[in-house]
Amino acid sequence: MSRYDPTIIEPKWQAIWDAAGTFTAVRDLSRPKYYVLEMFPYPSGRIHMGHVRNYTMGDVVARYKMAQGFSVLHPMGWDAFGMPAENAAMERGGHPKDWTYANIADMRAQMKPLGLSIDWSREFATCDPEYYGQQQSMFIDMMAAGLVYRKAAVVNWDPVDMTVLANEQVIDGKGWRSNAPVERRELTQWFFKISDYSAELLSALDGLTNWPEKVRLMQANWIGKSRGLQFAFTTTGAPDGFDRLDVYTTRPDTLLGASFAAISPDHPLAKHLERHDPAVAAFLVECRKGGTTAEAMETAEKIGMDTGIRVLHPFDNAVELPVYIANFVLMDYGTGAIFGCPAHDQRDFDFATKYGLPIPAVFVAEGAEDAALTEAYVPMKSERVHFMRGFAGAEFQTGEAAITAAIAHCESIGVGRGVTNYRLRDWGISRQRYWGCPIPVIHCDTCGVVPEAKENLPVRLPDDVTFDIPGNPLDRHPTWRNCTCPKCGAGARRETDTMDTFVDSSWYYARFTAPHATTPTVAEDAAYWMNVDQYIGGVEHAILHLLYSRFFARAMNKTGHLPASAIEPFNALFTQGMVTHGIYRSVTTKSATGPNDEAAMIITVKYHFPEEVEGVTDEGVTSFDKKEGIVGRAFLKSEVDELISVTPSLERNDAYSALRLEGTKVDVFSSAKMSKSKKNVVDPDKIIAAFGADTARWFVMSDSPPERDVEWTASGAEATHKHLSRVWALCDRIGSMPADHQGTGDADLVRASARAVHEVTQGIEGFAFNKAIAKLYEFTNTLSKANASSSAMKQAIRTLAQLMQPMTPHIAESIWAYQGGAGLCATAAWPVADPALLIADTMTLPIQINGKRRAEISVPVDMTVSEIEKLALADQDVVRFLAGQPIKKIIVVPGRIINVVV
RNA sequence: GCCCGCGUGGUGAAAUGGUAGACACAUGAGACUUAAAAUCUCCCGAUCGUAAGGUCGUGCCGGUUCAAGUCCGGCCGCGGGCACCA
Repeated sequence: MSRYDPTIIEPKWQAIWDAAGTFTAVRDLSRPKYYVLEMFPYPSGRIHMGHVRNYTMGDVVARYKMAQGFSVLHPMGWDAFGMPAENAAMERGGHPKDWTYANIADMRAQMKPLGLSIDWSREFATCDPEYYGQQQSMFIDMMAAGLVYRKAAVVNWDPVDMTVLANEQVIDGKGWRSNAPVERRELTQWFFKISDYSAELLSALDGLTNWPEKVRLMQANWIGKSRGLQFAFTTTGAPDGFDRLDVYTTRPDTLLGASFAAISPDHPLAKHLERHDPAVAAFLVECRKGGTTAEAMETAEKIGMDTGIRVLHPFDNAVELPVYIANFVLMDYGTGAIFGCPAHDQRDFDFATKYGLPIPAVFVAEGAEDAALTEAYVPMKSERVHFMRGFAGAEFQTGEAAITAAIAHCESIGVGRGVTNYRLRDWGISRQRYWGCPIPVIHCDTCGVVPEAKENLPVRLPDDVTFDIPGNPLDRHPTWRNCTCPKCGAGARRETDTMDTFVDSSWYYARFTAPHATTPTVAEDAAYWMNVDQYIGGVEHAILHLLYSRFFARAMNKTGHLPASAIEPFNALFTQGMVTHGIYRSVTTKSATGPNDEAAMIITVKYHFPEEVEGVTDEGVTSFDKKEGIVGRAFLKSEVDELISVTPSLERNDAYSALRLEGTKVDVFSSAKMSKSKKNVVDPDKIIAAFGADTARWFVMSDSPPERDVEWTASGAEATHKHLSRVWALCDRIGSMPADHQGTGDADLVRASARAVHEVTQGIEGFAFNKAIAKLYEFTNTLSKANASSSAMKQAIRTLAQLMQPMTPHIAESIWAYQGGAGLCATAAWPVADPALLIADTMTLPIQINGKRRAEISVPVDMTVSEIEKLALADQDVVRFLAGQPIKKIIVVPGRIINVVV
């Protein structure tokens, strides 16, 4: 064997796997299947360390399962629609399609050197017409199943770019590109009826026991189940048809504290009044100002307007409450109308204070009940007041019992009924953009909205579009919109909205089971491969993508595209942490008016590339060598007095004082997610070129638990590479041993191997890759110090190669082949530890006296408790510490510890 | 405001209630070398002690237990998610 050179062995083994079709997934009914999936990437053009970590994790699982005899599906694809492609087209010309496919080619070329066990024959991009055509077909099926509808919805509208903006694209109430104030506009949009599944999506979370608790909780909160009372107020002075006003409340126990009612500006009653009352119309204009973003809502002032309409308190018709239109009442939650109880709700309190409304208290301190009620509350018939009295005090504070009783009471006197509401709203999927899946419907003057005929699918995006003017190119395309109505054959217009890209990613996992089929899925393939056994990705998708996918799987089941067993598509979910890296940051302050004018001080924060940073010591200035520049590390603070930024052109031998004048002081400022703006990105390409894929893979899996962030450090990467070189050298040494070499440590080595097999297996099974790697270090150290026969050493290092294979497949194959392993290491059966070898003959037991460790004894594993006790009490150190004190108690935990209590 | 998670050496971290700090990084000392790099060896929580060994130590305060990083209660700090949701 020569020197460890990943640039030679890595391409070699990748070519061999490729040629052998090692990772091609086959539907093999004689074997159990295992489907590993990592969240597919957006083709931005470059892979980053986060991708490396994500795909390596999946690869470890896939390779491990393959060695265990499973028929493994481990595919890769591209989440390829979306705005960045259109933005690129707008900024530098060109076509989104060309940009996207070029990026895919670049990223695939970057991913292949990682040696992932991916079945590339199943690769697809969501922008392939073969993919989005199937999506359109399912959309039509979903329309037929009543899961799709159109309605008017309020959106962020950018009047300059003439497009709808996502909330994230609205910054300080302005469009992120145009900088124009965003308007709230009501547009007719397409929706998926995800709310039909609110109850089921919530209750089924309980069954997802292999999902992180955190993700299940986040989804549960997002779905937002609440139990309350819905009832109708009787109105007075309201227009015809509005003699009742439905409200929903989760606090029926505070109903006695009602002080006003309020309706949403979008409530039918408000809209009715708007048409007849100019004052109301003016007020509604006021309400509609500002965006729909969270920030805009939070900062918006709570405003209301008295409509003059009154409602009667359901417990006492003598009490009249004013009806306000209030901008904080949402039309799409509950009934779009509320009652306000200022005494027990902060927002209602603020509102009541602002508009001078009474603040009657329902609950008062023990003993002060009568006084408080008569003083603060609008007069009410006493027997009705009485029903809540029983809940005053501690029992009441818990809420649950009081709410249940209040609902029961209200139902018994005919005031409304108990109702369950969900926060989850229907999924608006319309996007006024080009680079997305066209919504396959046609607008016909006679037939209305008609789905496109399936034989005309896919509805392809036209290629001849330009992005030189704002707006949706589909909308202004000269011919694309024109079509014939599939129903009556008359001239008609195509829908120009495209689907939210989250739709594309809501079913790709199912498509991987039959990626080239002419139907969305194929029953036998879906039945065999679904569900995804292990899904791996970032926690940032905890809600939207994972919730949409759960909905979509149900919709696909309803429309016959997935079996009922696949309505929860991901059996197990793992959310991995980010790869972070140190940041070099400088902070300068200067004042425009004078050095001491703090008010006018301007603070400038700048980030620096590692290669722009120099270390200053007494000796002068030190710099990176080339390798350090590549791997992204500069200096530890301890090595130098301070760090300064310099222009790269500055000579490194320049005088210390000169540099000091020109450079800005830089701090190594913690560690953050790699990003261009923080100038702390480490490029996987360069790491692979410098150290090899195995080093990159091993490093991102070691040290930190996979669910936590891991900091990329050059020293860590170098150390990993050194370790792999040591393993290589060890292999070389063992390989060159004489065949008849003998040693005394064979039995110990066999035990150590068994223990390594057991512990590494446990580590991988439990997603504790950092621990598995720690055990591999231990085993390597044991092996390199072992004094054993040549055959035992060879056997042990083959085992080491197998255990390393999921993490570092290339070096593992080389070792395996060199040491006479049969076939490929990747497909060799995973080693099994003989349980008998995991138990040692003797063990060391610590002895505690009153809980403090004072001695230890070595005993045979099968020694009885009474014998151990005797031995322990006879121990010299124990005798010394006891100093003749009487023993109160002695506790022997077999195999663990002895504790003597005096 | 509501919900959740996490606090262990200089650093990343281990530890079914049972020897706290496995494994690794960094630092330090040494070997080899004319020298450097590479490689190898040793030390590496704090403190007292020449040593043997002692004492303290898992954010803080208390509790349960023969035994607490781990379980319970209360604080403090950090991080994440949701938020006009009636």
